[in-house]
Amino acid sequence: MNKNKTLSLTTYGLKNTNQRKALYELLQKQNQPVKAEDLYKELQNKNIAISLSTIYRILDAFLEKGIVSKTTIDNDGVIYYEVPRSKHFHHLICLSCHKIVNFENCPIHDFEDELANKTNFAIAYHQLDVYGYCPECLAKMKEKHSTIK
Amino acid sequence: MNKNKTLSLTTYGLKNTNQRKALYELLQKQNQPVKAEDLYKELQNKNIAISLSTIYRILDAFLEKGIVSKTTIDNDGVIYYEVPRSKHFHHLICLSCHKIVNFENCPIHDFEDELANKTNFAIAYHQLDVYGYCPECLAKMKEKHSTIK
DNA sequence: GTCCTTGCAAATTTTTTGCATTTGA
DNA sequence: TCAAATGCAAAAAATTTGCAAGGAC
Repeated sequence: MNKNKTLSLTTYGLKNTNQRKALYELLQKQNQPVKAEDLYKELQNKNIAISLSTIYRILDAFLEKGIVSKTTIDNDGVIYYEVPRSKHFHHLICLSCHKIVNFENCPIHDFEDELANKTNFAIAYHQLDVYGYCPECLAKMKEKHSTIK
Repeated sequence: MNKNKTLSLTTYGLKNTNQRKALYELLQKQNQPVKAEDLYKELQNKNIAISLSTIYRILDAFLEKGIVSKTTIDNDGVIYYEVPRSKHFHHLICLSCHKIVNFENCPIHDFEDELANKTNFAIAYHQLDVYGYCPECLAKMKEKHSTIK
């Protein structure tokens, strides 16, 4: 019925190996960014043979094609991957308790067009994270302060 | 003339150790994000005794106080630190050749206010990175494509 | 004096690489 | 066929942690 069922990575100039197909499929299913290790475990659970280094290498290939994007969360040095979608989240992160709040309304789409015109880049996606102190931590700070006084 | 010359980390509730003072001073001088290792080397060159693990611990303390912010560049898993300033750069990164172009005009300041009102976070700073293909890589891709045809 | 901070070394975590083998086009 | 992709094991890179000693307040 639908030829897309047999998914073709060759469109991107990538060989259609079992490992790549499995990884591509798995990435499509995620509804949040995942790390290489997560993908490895999930594929192991499904008894799909793949090594972790292959996952890293495939992810690099996908990144170069824009099939996936990479992100960090709270900049902790761990890299997360996801399929870029028009509907996406950004993070608001507390500097004190490291709570992460997602927000969806993204203010920079128009800006991207402007940037594309200015730089002649073909823009694929972006990452935006905002840092600050959450209401709870702010309250704690105030409390502490007034006790000292 | 200026009391600020003797800088006081105690304002932030941090003990005023030599290592902290030296690191704080050094961070102030940077005009771009630096990694822990960079800071370590620079302090060694100045014959200031400090260990790398102490640098990481101090940076963590500074992060929690909002004295520094952390960033990744092209999400390569290395963490960079800088003193947040109102004038700051964001990155436009090529997915193919990993060229990094800075841009200064930041479109989200108004948005931050809105976000603060909505979430009651006290917002300190943000990170924005845009990914795409640079004009040169785009040209190469086109060339390749037409050769195949 | 007490609690916080530091140094050192070892451990952990994440990612990359070399090389022999396998596989898709 | 043959360049490209994979697996394995080892290495590299970045960051964290335990613990004993030192230092600020």
